[in-house]
Amino acid sequence: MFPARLNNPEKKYQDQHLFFDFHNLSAYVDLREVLLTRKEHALLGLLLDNAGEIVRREILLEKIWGYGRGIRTRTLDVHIRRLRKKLFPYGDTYIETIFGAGYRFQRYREPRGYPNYVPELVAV
Amino acid sequence: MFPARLNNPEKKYQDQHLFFDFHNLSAYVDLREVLLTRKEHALLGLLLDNAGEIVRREILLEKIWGYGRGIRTRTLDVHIRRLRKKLFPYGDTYIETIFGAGYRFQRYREPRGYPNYVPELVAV
DNA sequence: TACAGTTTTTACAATCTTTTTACAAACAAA
DNA sequence: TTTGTTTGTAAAAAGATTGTAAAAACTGTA
Repeated sequence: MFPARLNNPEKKYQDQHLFFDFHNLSAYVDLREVLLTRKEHALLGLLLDNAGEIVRREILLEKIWGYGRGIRTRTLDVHIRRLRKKLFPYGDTYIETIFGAGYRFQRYREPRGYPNYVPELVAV
Repeated sequence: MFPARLNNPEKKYQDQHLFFDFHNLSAYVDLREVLLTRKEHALLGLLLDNAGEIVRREILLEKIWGYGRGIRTRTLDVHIRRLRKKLFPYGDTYIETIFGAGYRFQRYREPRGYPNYVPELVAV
């Protein structure tokens, strides 16, 4: 009836290690809170909206920065780098580089040999 | 039956160091009484109503000042500053700045290693 | 009006975010 | 392996937002 984006203040992404709120700058990696800047939040949000799919550089630059083709900048790469850092230690597995195309967010997939691993809750 | 706010003259906030009465301009920080002005009281009350959550600047400016978007003012910042002062020495830990978004009130949490310590649950 | 307290504005400092720069590293094609 | 292209990275520069002191404007009351 409405596009989910416009009518869903509860929109969230969640998997094994990451929690992302599309309407708040705060996210969680495991149980650690991570505050994102606005650009970081927009970028991760767009990748998450297309989780599993390649999002081309041009698309990212256009939708988040309003840049048209032919603009030469490294700002996207720098933001990707900061995001990966904040998603430590999962940054590189979550955000894949597709050389010559763009980036792709991949939902967390359990490494082999650790089937069904779930973090234990332990007092510290 | 009624929204709590409208039918609850007893509504209060309390934690380790702060006592706040939603219907009275006087509050307590530890054993010291603190008199709040009406704007200060409204501002702290709104933050407390959303304790733990980010409240955006626009929301604060709209609900307390009736300002719409695009109004350029520093009055919110000045009020935050006075509140933090009155909440000394907890002002900065209670009232967090979320850069680019707004403010967030955080309930007091006992530092680790102190008496009265209650185990936190942490993933391992 | 004068006063005392409250609130807003002003002007600038401090801090945080974003973009650019300059170069290194990784990749693809031949 | 060489060459040209793309992406990664640290650091600096530029831009935007928030913090702050002080002054001005406002509010209610006597």
